Amino acid sequence: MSKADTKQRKQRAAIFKALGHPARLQIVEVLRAGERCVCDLVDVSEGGWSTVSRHLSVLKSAGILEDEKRGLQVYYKLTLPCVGTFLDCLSGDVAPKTKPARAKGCGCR
Amino acid sequence: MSKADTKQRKQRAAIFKALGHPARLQIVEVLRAGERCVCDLVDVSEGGWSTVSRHLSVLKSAGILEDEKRGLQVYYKLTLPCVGTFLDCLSGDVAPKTKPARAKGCGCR
DNA sequence: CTACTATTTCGCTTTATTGCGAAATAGCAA
DNA sequence: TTGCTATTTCGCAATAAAGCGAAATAGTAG
Repeated sequence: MSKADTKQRKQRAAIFKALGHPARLQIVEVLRAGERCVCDLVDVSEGGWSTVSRHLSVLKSAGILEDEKRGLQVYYKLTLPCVGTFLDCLSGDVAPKTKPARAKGCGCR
Repeated sequence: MSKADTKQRKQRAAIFKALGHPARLQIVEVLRAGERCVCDLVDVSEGGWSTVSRHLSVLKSAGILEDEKRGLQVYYKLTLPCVGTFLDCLSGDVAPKTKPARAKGCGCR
């Protein structure tokens, strides 16, 4: 296991860690539909401005989001298409509430 | 946003959180090749037995791994195929060190 | 039963993460 | 300039996660 592997693993772990919080996951879900300004995300989320802003910076520094300032507002958007795919994949992998799940398959193997 | 959504999001966040640690990510990478007993994983990992065991229990309770006892040993294996797919997908999405990455595409959109 | 091996659980200290309000910053308008 | 809006940063208290050794548990062998 080279040092490069270790570094890459750390970088990837940061991606997962960033997604490992319900509020941030929700933000990502919203952004799948397209970019949003921070104000929109604050409306959707539970916490206040400072909290949402911090979540966004975590997601951004993990490389999951990108921001762009336009006038007074800052817009965020997803940069890792894989994330959306993975979420869809989980919907097939993780049981739909009561059934054995594996039944439908997620087409992602 | 229903309460069910919130619950599902929390569950998924737990999956991400579990993967959000280099040692656990490494364990998952090893298990992609097939099941392994704890002793093998301890060899591969940095920490001691108790640390590895705790990591395994985190991954298991997130639903990422499954364990099975055989004789004196406990074997763990991956239960979420999506995870492997996602890791491959990231290899395409996240820059191969110096290039703009998006160039090759990961075929996972 | 006793001894031994593989693994987990417990208790603890150290180190992150979270969420919040207050203050700082940046762009726009008057 | 002054003031207003959108957003980020700071400092702090509360909570959670990490790593470790010691003790507990479970299965096997003798």
